Amino acid sequence: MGKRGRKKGASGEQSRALLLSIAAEEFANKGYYQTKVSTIVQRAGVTQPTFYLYFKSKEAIYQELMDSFSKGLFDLTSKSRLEPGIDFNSLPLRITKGLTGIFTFFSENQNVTRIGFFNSLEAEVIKKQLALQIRDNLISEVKNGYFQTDMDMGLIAEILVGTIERLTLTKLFPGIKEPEEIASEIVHLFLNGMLSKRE
Amino acid sequence: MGKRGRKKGASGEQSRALLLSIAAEEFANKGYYQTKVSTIVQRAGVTQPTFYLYFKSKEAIYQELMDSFSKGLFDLTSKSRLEPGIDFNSLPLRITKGLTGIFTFFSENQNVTRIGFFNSLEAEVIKKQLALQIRDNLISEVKNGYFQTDMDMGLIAEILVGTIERLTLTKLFPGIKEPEEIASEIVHLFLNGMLSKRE
Amino acid sequence: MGKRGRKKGASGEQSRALLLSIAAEEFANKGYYQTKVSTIVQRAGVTQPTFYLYFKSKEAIYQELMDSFSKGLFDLTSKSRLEPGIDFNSLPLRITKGLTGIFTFFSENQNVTRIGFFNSLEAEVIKKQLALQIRDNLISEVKNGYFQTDMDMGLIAEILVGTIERLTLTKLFPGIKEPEEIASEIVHLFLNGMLSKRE
Amino acid sequence: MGKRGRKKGASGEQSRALLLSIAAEEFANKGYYQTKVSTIVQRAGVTQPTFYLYFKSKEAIYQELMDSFSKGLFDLTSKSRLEPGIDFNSLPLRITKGLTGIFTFFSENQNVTRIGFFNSLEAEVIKKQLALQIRDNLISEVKNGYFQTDMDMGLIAEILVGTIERLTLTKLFPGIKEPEEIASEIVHLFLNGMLSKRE
DNA sequence: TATGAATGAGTATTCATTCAT
DNA sequence: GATGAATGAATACTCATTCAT
Repeated sequence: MGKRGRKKGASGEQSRALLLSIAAEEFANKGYYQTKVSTIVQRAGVTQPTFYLYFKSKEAIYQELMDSFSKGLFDLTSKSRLEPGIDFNSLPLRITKGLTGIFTFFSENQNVTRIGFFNSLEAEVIKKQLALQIRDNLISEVKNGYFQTDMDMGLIAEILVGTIERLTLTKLFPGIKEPEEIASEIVHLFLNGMLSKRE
Repeated sequence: MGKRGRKKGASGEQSRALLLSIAAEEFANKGYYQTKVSTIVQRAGVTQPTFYLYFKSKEAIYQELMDSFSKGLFDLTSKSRLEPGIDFNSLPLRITKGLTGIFTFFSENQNVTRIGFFNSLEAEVIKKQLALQIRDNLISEVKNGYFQTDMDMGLIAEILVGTIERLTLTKLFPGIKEPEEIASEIVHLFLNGMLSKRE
Repeated sequence: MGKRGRKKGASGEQSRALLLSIAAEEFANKGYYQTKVSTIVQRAGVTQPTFYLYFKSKEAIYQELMDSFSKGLFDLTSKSRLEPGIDFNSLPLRITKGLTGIFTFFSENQNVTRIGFFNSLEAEVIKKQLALQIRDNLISEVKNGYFQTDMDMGLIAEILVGTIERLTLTKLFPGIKEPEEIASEIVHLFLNGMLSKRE
Repeated sequence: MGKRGRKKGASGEQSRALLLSIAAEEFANKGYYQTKVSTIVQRAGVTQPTFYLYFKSKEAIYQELMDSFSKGLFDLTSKSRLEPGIDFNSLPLRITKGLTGIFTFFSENQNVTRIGFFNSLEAEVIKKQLALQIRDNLISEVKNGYFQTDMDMGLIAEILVGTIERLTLTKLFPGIKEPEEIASEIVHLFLNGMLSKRE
């Protein structure tokens, strides 16, 4: 399948993918400015010009990783919209599933999530979008009468984003809790609140 | 003969404070690596050696800003510990006050908060500390019977930190909401949950 | 297509060697602190980054030159140890040869000798080593009965080092005397002394 | 005697002398380029402008120290010229005394000797002068018939300078030998040579 | 597809020196 | 006689990027 005599048997695509994956790791661990092209190529076993064969610049490869995260997240949230007219009791489960999807995606794409959701300046934009999407979902639930009507759904959406952000970093990435676990605890808290129920 | 308007002979403390404040702004807006010593001194109207007269290095001035934030936050949270034995109905108010304190501090120290709570690597450490302190508070409330006992207070503490983080950035800093407002909405949500009350 | 005259793509080894040789000259003439990397690269017709392509730092290239001198001198003195059991009359000639070797080496490596034997702090260490080696040689001659036994051979070794040092600088480097000449005059003086022989 | 209210009771001359002495120490230990004006004044307990009150520049204070050494050595060697017509047997003693004078001077002025005889570029000039003076002495001895006539007295003078240099550094300064001791060993060696006397 | 060799442009830091008081 | 405050001028070193092959 491959051609004879290629160094390390790498097809172009392979080199490209390798660089991309190493870059993701570096960017995720060290951030944009601390990541050096020289380190990436060294780890990939190629030379600097090779890097520029596949990527226009350091910024370009960073963008590519960002976009990949951004697109993945968008695809995910697009299809997780709560469908109306479903009965009240299944609501928690449906929300839990949506959140679980997000956490699973983050968990399976740690490096790229670190870059796109935590380290980059553009992370702000992405979080903003996510918050908007969540807010829209919430509002439609309100219309269906699930939630209290006197709450600022934009605010709650932001709170959810902050929640996702923080728990991803402190519980999910370190492997302390599983996606489903985190999701259901969030849902429980947000739906019922913390107060002990008294007669 | 007065103290005003001198260039030469300006009180050293003044120059130092000026540099510190400009640096805070630069670091807050551009992050550590994009902030240039040359820019700071230019904006302060002094030369580079003057910078090194007051700060050992770029990193040192950054640390000083970080420490100032860190100390401010610590002082604040130290004294806001909920006191036991207070009646149930005042609980929301007391929590609200604690949160308001934090948001007010953040609001009055935007630049330094951006640095110490959002941009720096050490931000993680600070958030971790904050989460711990919140968790301790929550646990003592649990003992007093205020809250449900089946919840993971470490997790809720992290959620609160994420909440604070996110709302600071999206509601407080842009001036969309006031500290008290944000605090009370958070408390309302976390205590009661979102579900519409049905008999 | 040949190797000559290329600017771009010149063999890296060539660039490296050129920098090394120019650096030797600069260090020898101006000392460590007065030697500027910028001057070295300028004279070599390359840019500063090229310098750092081949040498880790200014200090590193200096060390390399030092080591090269140090090693050369060590190799030389290692094999010039006087062999025992040779007859008395050939002693002067053998010593002369040893000294001639040193002077020849110094003469053929002026710059690097200036650095390693005269200008650097490490020069002291190297001279110390040389003195020790000379002392050992002298002591074995004493055992063979060649020399007077009431002399402090450590002291004489140091005197010889001082002698070598001074004559290298004042007679050898300026081209006033040849290695052999200097060596034999030293031997004559040290063996016989200055007093006119009187019956 | 002094005026009231002077800081640390230092008269100008005292400050000057203090700076001079500390500078001597610094220059002697670290060399010209590694010695910082800021360190000197710090150790002297004064500010940088004070330094410039007494010395035109860093180079000027260095020169002053050099000159002091230079003059001291010159005064010494001026009067130590061997007088003619003295009997043959006292020659060794007279030479020994001359050398002892030099070593004593060096020993009593270590810092300034390090500067003027070892570290500075001008050291070469001074050594050259010393060698000339020694050569003149030797030549007049030759005329008196003390020494062998077939020797290059310029060369021997340089050898003596090298000897003085080396023994000062390795035996005198570390306190291993006393001035007289060193001097007499030198004289013994140079007058009689090393060969064991055989019938 | 890949590389050996080189560079443009920047960037923190240092140090001797000097006003104005 | 002395200082608080400031600076002009350098200098080593780094990094993304690009030819020519």
